[in-house]
Amino acid sequence: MARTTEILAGLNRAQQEAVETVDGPVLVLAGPGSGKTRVLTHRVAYLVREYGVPPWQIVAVTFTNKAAREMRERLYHLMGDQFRQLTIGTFHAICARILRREADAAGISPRYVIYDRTDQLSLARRAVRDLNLDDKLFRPQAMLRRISKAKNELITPAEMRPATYRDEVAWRIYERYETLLAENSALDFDDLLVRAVRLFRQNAEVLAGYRRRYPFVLVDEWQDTNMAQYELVKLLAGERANLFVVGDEDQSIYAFRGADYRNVARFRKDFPHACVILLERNYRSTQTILDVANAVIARNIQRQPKRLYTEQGGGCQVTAIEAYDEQEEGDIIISEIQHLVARGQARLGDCAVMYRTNAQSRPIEDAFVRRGMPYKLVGATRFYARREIKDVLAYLRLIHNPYDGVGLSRIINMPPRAIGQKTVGGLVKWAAEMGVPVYAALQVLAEAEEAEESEGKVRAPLGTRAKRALLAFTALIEELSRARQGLNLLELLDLVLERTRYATYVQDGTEEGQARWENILELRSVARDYADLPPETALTTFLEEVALVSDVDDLDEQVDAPTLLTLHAAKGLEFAVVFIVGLEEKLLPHSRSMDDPEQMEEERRLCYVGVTRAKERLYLLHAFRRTLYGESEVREPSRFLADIPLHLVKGWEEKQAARQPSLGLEPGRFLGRMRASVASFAAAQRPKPSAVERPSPTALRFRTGDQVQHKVFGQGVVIESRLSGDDEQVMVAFAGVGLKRLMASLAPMDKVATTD
DNA sequence: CTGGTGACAGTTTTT
DNA sequence: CTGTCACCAG
Repeated sequence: MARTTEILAGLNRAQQEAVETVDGPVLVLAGPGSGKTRVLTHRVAYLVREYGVPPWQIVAVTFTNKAAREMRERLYHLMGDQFRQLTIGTFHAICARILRREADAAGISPRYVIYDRTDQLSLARRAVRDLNLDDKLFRPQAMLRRISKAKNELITPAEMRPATYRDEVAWRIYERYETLLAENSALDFDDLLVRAVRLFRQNAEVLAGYRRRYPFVLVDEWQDTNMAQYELVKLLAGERANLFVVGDEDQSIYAFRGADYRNVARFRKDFPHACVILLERNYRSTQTILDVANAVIARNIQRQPKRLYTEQGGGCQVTAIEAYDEQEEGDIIISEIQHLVARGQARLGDCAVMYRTNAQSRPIEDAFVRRGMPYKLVGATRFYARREIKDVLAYLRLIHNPYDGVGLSRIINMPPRAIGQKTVGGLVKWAAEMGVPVYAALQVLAEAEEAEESEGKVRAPLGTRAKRALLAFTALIEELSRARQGLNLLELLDLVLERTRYATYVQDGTEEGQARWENILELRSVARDYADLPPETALTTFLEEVALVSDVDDLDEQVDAPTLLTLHAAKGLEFAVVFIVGLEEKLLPHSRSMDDPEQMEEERRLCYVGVTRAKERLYLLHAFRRTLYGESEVREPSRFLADIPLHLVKGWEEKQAARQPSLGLEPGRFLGRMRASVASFAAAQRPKPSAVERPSPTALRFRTGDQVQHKVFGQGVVIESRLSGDDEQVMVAFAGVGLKRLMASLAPMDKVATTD
């Protein structure tokens, strides 16, 4: 636990000021790598320690679970167990909790379920169909975007002012969508924010309660807030705002999701007396890298000028390379990484490859696999989006809230139990006629059956066989619901897996089935963490947390391999060595952003975010040719490259000498040089990842770096192998497939080549 | 219920 | 060139 002096020690002047300015609103404009998390956490510790603020009066809001977790960890180090009394969480998690507690006042069911994107989509699809509209003309996806946008801006269907026919239709779909949500006792992600705002606006008493409870409000990543979030914070902070927000306009890259970097400027307007603190000193990168970043971002007009600097000196020049095509782009990266590792200048895990679009990862992955280099891919299918996980969760959701119609239709015939589309259609229609949720209709059916007077009273449009199947399903759900009381979460989950026969259904003997089963086992291990809670709260909390988390914690930190990720995913991370690929017109900046100056500024910020991830070395790559949608095309270097002063880039001085104004990097020259180095490394180096990998028992069949051939997934590289029970669990990166965890004894997989 | 087919879109996606 | 999804045949 730190003393007060320690809390301030090691902070620079600006950081100290940010920590110590306790009264009134504070806006911290924190450049990348300027220690904003540090400021945030130290301020919390300072409030408690120096100011005697009870920890439970402090709420710190983040955007991601990861950021929240990080903050908690750091605060644990600063203030010990007291950190448990702090409220730290994402906007969505905090709102979800408030809504659960204030369900009555908010006018929602305390058992509401949270719909994710997939659930939302099926609901939107239903809304479109309910209105007898063509879902080709009014694509649910597009409708959903509009709905989400409206919600982010706190516009209800009643407030929509349709200007065109399309608007009008979208508005009616929005209305229907809202009704459907209510019928399912469900809230979507946006609702969590919107409903919390509405609650605060409409219920002065509740609002006053929360203001009293949380006199100290801190918000991270302020530039990423949307209108609903801004409003929520403003309401919570109140007039005598003790509000502390940290952000950076230049790192706002989520406008497409409703984030509005203008909220930074708006804050100054809404809180004219706010203390504004600028953090420009960077603790991450070399001055050269910062100069590149400054040069790129300086061209944005809509920003407060800011200039990053470091006191740690120049560092080496950045490298700009033109590859012939995307294949060579990948090869060049690998050669360079091998080169750096061989000279001891970096470890594999220090390197990252960043791209604008996910599609770009494919050729890069291919190159990695071809060259036998392991890698980690960020952003493959998210754990909780996997089919089997969604299915199992749908059962739990249904036990929790049987009116969740999306969950119901997901699993009513999963595993197959003879309830076909026709049956479901008839059931849904019948429920609609009675004006009750689908599950309520099932219950009616069951009761009538029991009373044995079904003929006269209940006239469901269903055949006997269909009815029998539905009754069996209803009995199953009822049984599970009853069983819930006496079981802890893990036992309940196991019962679901057994009674629904989902476990046997998934384990069909195929490799894919095995993988899916392993995912379910992973879910089991998550559920185990909730096993100690009382049955009622366990399920509620579990479902809520699981709905608000996109991925389980990855242990990836431990794997020493380069990371492949989008520029968006790179935000908040740092790497010693960064490769940004595809620096080409129409890719970065993206073609879809070319005709809108606002969006162009965002592309520039995206580039800026990428550049500022690098600590020591930065490589900027583009291809002379690129194959997109099956068509090979000659490409032009990105305009962002042209903004970089020549002296910062290796080899560009010559251009300066030649007074060459344009940036057209002649392919021949750079390519030639690079090709030579590719060849020499390939020859000189039998790559030896074993030097940096962690030791593994010799009894195991696979080792990190081994190339394998899998029957289904094709070629891959072993990233990690460890003992699991008496079997060997192997993590393999497959080209175009991503990471797979396999059991050595089961997987139809052979070693093709080994590392040494 | 599975598997095949054809149409279609393909930027980013913290929750 | 892919991956996805709706739809239909067996």
